Amino acid sequence: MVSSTEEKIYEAARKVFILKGMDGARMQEIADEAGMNKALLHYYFRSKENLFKAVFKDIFTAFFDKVRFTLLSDATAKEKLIVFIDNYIDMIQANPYVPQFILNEINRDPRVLKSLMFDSGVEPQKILELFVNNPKVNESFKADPRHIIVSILGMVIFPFAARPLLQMIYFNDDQEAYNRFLNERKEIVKNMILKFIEV
Amino acid sequence: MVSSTEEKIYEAARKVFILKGMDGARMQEIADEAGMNKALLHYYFRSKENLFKAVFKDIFTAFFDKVRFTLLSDATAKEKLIVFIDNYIDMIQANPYVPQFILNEINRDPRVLKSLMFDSGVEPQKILELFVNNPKVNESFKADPRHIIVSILGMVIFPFAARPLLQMIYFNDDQEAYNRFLNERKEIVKNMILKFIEV
DNA sequence: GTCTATATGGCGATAGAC
DNA sequence: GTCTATCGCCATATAGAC
Repeated sequence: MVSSTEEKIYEAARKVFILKGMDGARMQEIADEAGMNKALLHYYFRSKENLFKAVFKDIFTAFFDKVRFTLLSDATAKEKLIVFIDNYIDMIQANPYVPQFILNEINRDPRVLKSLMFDSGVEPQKILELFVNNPKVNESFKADPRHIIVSILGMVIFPFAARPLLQMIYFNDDQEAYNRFLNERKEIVKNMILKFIEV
Repeated sequence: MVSSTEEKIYEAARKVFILKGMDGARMQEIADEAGMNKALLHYYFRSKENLFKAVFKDIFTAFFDKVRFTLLSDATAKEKLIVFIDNYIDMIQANPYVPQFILNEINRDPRVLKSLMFDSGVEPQKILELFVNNPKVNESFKADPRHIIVSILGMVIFPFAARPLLQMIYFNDDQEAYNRFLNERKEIVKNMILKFIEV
């Protein structure tokens, strides 16, 4: 696989930032991971903050679009939720550290979030309208549909974000057992949500 | 209110660490918050890491005990869950930044977690037994009861941990509206869980 | 473009006066 | 016990040779 120096830096930064966060990451560690000198990082990205923003923007946008895409399709509300839960868990299993990384950074510096929303042209009001005042959605849900989405996200993301703790106290630190537990969650979450929204 | 220098440091450290995390916090900022000089922090706690551990241990233990206490009572499984959800949301509303702080730190350095469990004398195996192989619990739940607990924790904690993002995209950054949303969650989560566990 | 060497600043930690 | 002054290190960032 051939990749430019800039791409190597970007990939290394992605790896390190996701694991250590903005505050915990070191430019030296990213340079080591990329197999080159520290100075090159500044040559291509000028500052640590720039590099971080480039990485965070892509990671955040990918996760965010996943949510948005599911909600924009013209499937029924129920179908949307099922597809969403399956896809989202698949995606997190492929990138298990990403949710905690995003949670950490949006709390560390919410300004980054605002500029991201602005740059990407996403209009919060539009997203809101996908739920509220949407007859197709409202007829399926008794509760404010935002509660449904937040419940799903919480049930799906939390077992990954709190893994070190949960694995230790509820699974005797057995990695394999915890992986099996994670695999079961698709069905659990789907059952829970469907049982709740069917009146 | 009178409080010793050591207590002032501890309280200031608690405030700053919860907001900035171990990596983001600065000893100078803690000193400012406590209204004294940086050197005093080292006089009383010797190092930043020591100070952090003192704070983290207490915060973690308080949250952890809350879970354990609810589970240890001899109420029925259903009663336990209801009390737990109410109490836990109350506690988080009083300390909204704590869950994200704990999540962040257990991922940053899981070793801290292990030494905490060791010091506190908590036996993970015992906690496990509160759920599995407990007839009183098993008769109430179809699913592995750990899925129930993880689902509750996720549904309760996530809206606080992801507040900056959720408030922006689903509530047009309206703080008051988001507070109302948080207040509604007790009933939502209880309904969801009860509907799921009643066969 | 890529490297070595170095500047610059900030942070944790300590020395020492009071 | 509490302060000021400062050490020593480490991290980001830059200068300059190749």
